[in-house]
Amino acid sequence: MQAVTIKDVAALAGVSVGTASRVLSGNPATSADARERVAAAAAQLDYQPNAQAQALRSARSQSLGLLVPDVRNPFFADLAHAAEQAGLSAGYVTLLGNANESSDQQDRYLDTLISRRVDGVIIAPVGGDGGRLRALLERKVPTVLVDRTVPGFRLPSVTTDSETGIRQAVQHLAAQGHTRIGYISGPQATSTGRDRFAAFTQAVAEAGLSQDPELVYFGDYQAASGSAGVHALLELADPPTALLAADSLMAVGAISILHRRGLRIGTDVALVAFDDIEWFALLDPALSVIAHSVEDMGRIAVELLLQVIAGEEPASVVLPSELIVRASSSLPISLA
Amino acid sequence: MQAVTIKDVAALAGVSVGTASRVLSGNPATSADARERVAAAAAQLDYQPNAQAQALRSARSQSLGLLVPDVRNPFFADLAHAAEQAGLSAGYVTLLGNANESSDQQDRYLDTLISRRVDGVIIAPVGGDGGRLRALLERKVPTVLVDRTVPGFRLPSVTTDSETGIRQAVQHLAAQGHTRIGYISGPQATSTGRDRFAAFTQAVAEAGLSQDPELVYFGDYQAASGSAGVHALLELADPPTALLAADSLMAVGAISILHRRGLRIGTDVALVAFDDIEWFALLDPALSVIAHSVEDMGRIAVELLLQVIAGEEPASVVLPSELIVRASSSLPISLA
DNA sequence: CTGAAAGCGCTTACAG
DNA sequence: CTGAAAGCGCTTACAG
Repeated sequence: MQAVTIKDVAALAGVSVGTASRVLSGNPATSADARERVAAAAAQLDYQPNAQAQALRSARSQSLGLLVPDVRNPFFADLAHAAEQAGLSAGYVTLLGNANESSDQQDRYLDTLISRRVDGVIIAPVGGDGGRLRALLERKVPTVLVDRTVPGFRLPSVTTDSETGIRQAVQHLAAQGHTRIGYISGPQATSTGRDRFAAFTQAVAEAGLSQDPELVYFGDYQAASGSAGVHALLELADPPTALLAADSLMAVGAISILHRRGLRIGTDVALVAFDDIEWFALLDPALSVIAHSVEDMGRIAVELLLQVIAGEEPASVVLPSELIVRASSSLPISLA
Repeated sequence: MQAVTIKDVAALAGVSVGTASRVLSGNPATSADARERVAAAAAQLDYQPNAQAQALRSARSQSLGLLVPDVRNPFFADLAHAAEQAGLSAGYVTLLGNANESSDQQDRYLDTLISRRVDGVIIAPVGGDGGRLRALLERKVPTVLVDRTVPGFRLPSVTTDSETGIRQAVQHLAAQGHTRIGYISGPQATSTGRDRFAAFTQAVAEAGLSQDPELVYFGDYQAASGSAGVHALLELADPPTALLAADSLMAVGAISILHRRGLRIGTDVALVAFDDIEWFALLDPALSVIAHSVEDMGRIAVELLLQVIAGEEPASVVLPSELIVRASSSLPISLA
């Protein structure tokens, strides 16, 4: 409407629209004179190109979609931050979508991203089947999975090798004398839920600890399920002396209920959480964690996506995880 | 290119592109027969309209821009979540921009939002002058300020009445016997930094407590400055016995350094933080906070923005704040 | 109720 | 190096 268009810039500079476009896009086939006058006109009018028109014409939107299960989860907030910064420095704007832990909302966002014609999508998928993920692939939209994978979708991914950290945690707890470790698992509909559960099962077996299936509670990566898990595990006839929570939100729920029950973490019960959140080090006692680098994950996901956009077929990346021992798990059980 | 367009849908349905468009947009001037055939064709082809073409033609992008200082700050992550959900239910997609506490990056994002022709912008501004905010207004882009205002910009806003909560906190601390309260302030370049500082100054005077200017440390709302603030305040010849931090991240920095110095929060020194973060209740001792509703803030900001988009001139909204006393500040100083 | 046509703001071969 | 023109995928008066 009253917005400044390239036509206004061209008119003020006294050149054709085509020439104005060439100057503005840095096309070398321009004269010094044209460059100067167009630049001056654009500056004078404070011209901002219509990104929609550019995208429609050039079939490139210079935007990426990032779909996370929950932005309020600090892990995904950090992931969003890392990916957004990496995208920005490559000239891409990031459209952040929040599935809000709902497959339906994820599917709606996927359709939105298709409609917006984003140049690529990074997704930490919610739900067991891919849902509308398939529509993305049918349209050959460059896509990279992050944190989680989905069976049946052969896509580049950036994930964490949860196994190493979990084995370290189990061995560490065994060394403190714990024989019954309660495990608050992620949902088995997610790859991380399955992988971490399998790693826990195997580590417990290797360490010769109790494989009592009652020691496993299946949560949903939300705080409330961490509370419920602690509740259930402590009600067992033979309750665990140590707890391992498969993500930070469930650990938060666990801590909350342990406090309410008057149990001292690190003394009455040991606790280790997957995900290294800044705040965990501030708790009293400080929380032992299985750390993995969310900054690397976000940055590398963007790198892989840019490679896919460039027509390459990058290999998936698996990042390491590592136990960080703090006071919540460092007391031998005999002293507890 | 190989994407399905409305032309394909029209061809398959055996109608003109115009009729297909009318059916797809719910225009009542269509026959039952046309509606049926176009709907079937669209479903069969899994047609997703090109949002760029729609926006270019209709001058409405059905997208909102949300610019926050830092997504990793839980307050703004929650704000983003609330605004995004509210926008979504009104049919808008939210483009989340992260200024990363930099005016320059904020300005770049503002230009991007202009280029993308978002239908409106919600911004928690970084920096003292508006920067490119003025460009937004010159283009008459509907804009709402959230959390913070900027002098000289008459825009609808949703902010917190920090004064009530801060006065409650100061009175509460005075009632426990504290006479020297250390204040870790937000930057004076932000409206919240100024408002909260002014509220603190006044409350301290009203309560008859020490107005020693050395008791105020000016931070930048980041964790590191909270640490630095505690450090500076405790090095005073006559150090404070209670601390009030003007946001959650500075409180986190404060807690970290208090732990490192071996000081017991709530016993050796009282601590109250502005912003009610879920985690604060889990600390041991639980942290007293000045709470305000970030959900309301995000939701109302979207409501106001939709009103501005509709051509109305909504009044600004000021939300309440309130002290929540927990263990970190509940011990009388005589017992400490 | 429907089709043909113009046009949103750009970019990009095509001549010259 | 430059201009004129076509066209990206839609929507919307305009006739009929």
